[in-house]
Amino acid sequence: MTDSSLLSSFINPEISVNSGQMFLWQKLDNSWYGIYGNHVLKFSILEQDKDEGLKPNIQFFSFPEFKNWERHVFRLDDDIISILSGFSKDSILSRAIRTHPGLRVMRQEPQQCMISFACASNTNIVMIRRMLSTICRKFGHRVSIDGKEFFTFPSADRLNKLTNSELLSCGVGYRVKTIKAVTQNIVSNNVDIEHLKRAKYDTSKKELLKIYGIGNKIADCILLFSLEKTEAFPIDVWITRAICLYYRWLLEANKEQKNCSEERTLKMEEKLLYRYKYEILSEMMRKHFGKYAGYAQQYLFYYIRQKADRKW
DNA sequence: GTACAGGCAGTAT
DNA sequence: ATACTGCCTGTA
Repeated sequence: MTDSSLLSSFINPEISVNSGQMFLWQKLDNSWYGIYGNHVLKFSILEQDKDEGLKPNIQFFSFPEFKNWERHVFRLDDDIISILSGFSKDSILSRAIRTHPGLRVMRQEPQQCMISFACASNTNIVMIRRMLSTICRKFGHRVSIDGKEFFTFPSADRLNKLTNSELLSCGVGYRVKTIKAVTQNIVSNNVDIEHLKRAKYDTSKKELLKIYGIGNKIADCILLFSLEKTEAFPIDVWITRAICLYYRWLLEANKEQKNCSEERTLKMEEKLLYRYKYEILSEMMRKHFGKYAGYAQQYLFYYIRQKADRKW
């Protein structure tokens, strides 16, 4: 299969982008544009008349040139068919996959990813997008494509040199401390991205947790989206809700649970679960879903948000 | 005005 | 170990 036909069969960019994993992508005039560090990426899906009917023709573009970026960013090196069929015994997940075919985990530029999730605590997707696009507009490079204006993501070095009030003007609030901690760690080589990619999940996670403002959830997002840890399973309030609704039996099977047996309201259950140690829940889910648990997490997240009728 | 939104660190028990 | 609290900012 060619990359292009793989893409059209298995990737629905709208779902991936809307799942909140890609903050700086947008659709303009039937093309998708995204910021990957200092690159602007673009792809367009054109319906093309062929002998045997309509066959989608996908075109990719990047500036500055980033050869075969789609293979890297859409993780075409992953065998998506075998990953998804590995989940077939799980009925909830199978339903989530059936309802939202085309959701994929996408690779992000690591520095951008770390800084993006440094902005992600105690806020929502709309706000995160606003913070990040303001940071780009103020401190990134302007690129003009198709008569449209884009701004690249500033380097850690550039961000590290900004004053606190310059960062505050992007609406990041108290997260300025976390952003600075991240850029500081990157600039001083205290955090070595290539090392974090090579190292095992536990090792890399421990490294990330040393950074001020980076806790369990944010570390797992960074590991999953930019450090090649497909087993990372970030747990936020939505995933907690999903575990509570669909995977309580796992907890009971794990025998750790003594509080959840009686009748309780959903809210009370969530609070109980929330108190659960993050590591216990996360490890339980990683064991259940295996090496590609992160894919499962994305489907579950999108599924439950969709059911809750959240708009983006 | 109040509650809440994809968490985290600091402090007190 | 576990519970509680404050935090920037914007929206409903």
